[in-house]
Amino acid sequence: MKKKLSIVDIANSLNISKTTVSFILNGRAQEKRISEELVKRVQQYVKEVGYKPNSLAKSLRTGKSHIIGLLVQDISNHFFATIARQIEDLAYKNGYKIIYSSTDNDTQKTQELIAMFRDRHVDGYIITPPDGIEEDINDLIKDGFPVVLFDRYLPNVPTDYVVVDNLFSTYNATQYLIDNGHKNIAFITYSSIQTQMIERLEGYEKAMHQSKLKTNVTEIDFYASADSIVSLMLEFFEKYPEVDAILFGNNHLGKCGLKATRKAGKRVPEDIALIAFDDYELFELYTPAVTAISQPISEIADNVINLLMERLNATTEEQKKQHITLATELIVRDSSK
Amino acid sequence: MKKKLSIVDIANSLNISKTTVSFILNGRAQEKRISEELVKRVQQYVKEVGYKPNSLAKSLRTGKSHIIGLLVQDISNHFFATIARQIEDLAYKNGYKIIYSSTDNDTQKTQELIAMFRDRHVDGYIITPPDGIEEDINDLIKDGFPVVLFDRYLPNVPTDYVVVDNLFSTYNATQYLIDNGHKNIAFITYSSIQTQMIERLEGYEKAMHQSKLKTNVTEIDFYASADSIVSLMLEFFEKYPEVDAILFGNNHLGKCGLKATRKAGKRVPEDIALIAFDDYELFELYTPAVTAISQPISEIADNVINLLMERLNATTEEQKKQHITLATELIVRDSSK
DNA sequence: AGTTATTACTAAACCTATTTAGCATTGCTA
DNA sequence: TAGCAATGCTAAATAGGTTTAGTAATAACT
Repeated sequence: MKKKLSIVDIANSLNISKTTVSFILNGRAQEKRISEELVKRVQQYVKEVGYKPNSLAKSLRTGKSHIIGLLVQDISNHFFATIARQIEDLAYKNGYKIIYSSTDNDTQKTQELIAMFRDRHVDGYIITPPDGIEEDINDLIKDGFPVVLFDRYLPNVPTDYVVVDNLFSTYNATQYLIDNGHKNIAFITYSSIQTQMIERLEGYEKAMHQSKLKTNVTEIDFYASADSIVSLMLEFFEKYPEVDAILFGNNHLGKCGLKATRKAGKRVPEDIALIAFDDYELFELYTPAVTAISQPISEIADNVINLLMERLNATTEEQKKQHITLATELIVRDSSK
Repeated sequence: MKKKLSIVDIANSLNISKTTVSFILNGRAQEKRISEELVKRVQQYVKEVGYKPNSLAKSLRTGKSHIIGLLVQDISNHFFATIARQIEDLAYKNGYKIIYSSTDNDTQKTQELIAMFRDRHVDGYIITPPDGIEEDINDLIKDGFPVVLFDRYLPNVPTDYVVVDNLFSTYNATQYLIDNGHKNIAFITYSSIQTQMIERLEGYEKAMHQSKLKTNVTEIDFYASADSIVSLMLEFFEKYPEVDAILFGNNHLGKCGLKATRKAGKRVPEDIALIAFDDYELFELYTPAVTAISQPISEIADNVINLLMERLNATTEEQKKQHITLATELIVRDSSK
């Protein structure tokens, strides 16, 4: 293993000071009045021997790591995995690396992860915040770290965020079901105080109220296993045989809903129409295909990274936080009666 | 923003040397004959003020980062996302963090990523290697870094690796189709020189040859888009109307195969039986459900991280590399005629 | 000619830890 | 009571960069 070159080695080889090398490599040659001839000589030599500054040492001194901490709810969930993937690509294009982790919507785990990220001196944070994390995020903001939230936001914490128009999305989807003659429309969601879930519920309720229809909401514990969710849904079918359409609060519930209808031997959409929040290959390929509310994944990732880059490149710490709300698309796949 | 405490602050507050503090915090108090009384006083104070050593400075000095570099082919692919998730959890339990990235099977991108990981002083590597990366991985090994490959391996590079028994898996799946009366069984795969793809092809061929059946192999370019793969498969159906069963080389091809059969109006499994490599919720929920070769995801992640931890904790640099081959499971879902 | 400005660099401090080498003090032996 | 070991701790070097505060040499100005 050949020893790695340090800036001192470079300086010694060229018989100049390491200060000079540092200035040149950091593009401060003009400002520091280093002669063009020397600049060229150094650049040439550095390239020749393939010297790369030790980024740890650099980070230690400058306090900047060029690393972004990404905390998603669950990287094995298709929605988050795809967004993480895009964020990763875009971050790399901007010269940043990503350290990521899954929060599991677990407050304590998230607190520990934030502590670890701080410890690792990440420059900025992208987070899908779980409940109860307000204080920790507030601390980050107070300490001057750029924080961008997505998928949901924290009403009392002044951050940038990127979300979709959840309320309109479920309102629109519910309205679509109503327009197609459905009357007993249920909404199955997680019992959650997170903004996205609350807004989705409100959209459903708004549409139902407008049409003077009775709402039917089932809230499922977030930590329930897929199997127990399916069981719950089977019980639901028994309890409410009159329900002729279900709107699901997210993709995982939609998936469980499909499993349940299949187990119950119900036909989709003849016996029961289904709409899932968040599109999914499964919904497209299912027979017959399932209508879904599709989130603009690329746009979300784009906006998140752009917001963060703006903050990271900003010289002044501007106060105005940006709140971006993107539209979803209702992808109609069955004719839903 | 309250200034972060450094070890000097701790030392000054207690009127002792930072050396002593360092020894105590690193559990070397006994060895260094620090009195128990002082050890307690320091530990108490550190806890009280919540001092955490700066890990950058620590890494700079020790050369250890407690970070693992994880390079998967594509984090948005379900198989890799799930494994990444598990590896992440297990690494955290062992006190390690993960930096991950997707290679896209792109050699140059992977080279750059490895360079970046080296730069960041990661302690060990977990990689699904693309073609042509042999030399870079060899360099890592030569320089003493632990490297664990999974999903595939590099025949001429002496690393630890964790793979599944690809050859037997496709042999067994093909045999299953033959036993169910299929005669015109096609294998649709990627044109790839990677070990896992080669072995899957061999397993198929072995079974076909044993039964004296004619093979029918289609190799698709890895970088083809999903849409063009579907088109190719539709052409395939036209060209080979006699084919009554298809084995797909991986989950993505299986997915595209489903789309194609649906577009072509073929019934599964009446008109054509399908088996996919790699199970998938989609295959389970599809109507009728699709038979699949299921990989033991948890076991793969477990073995990968255990291998790496062994290497990281090893005092001597043992030469014997470990090669772990895990069994897959054929999950029969249709009766396949 | 003496002062000031400009040019082209550099020595030393700094970031925050770990690690090596060593220094007082006390106790014990010869 | 000189010599040596053991005890309990620390100063200084080190990791590899960036940044501050200069310095020496020449040029320009009065």
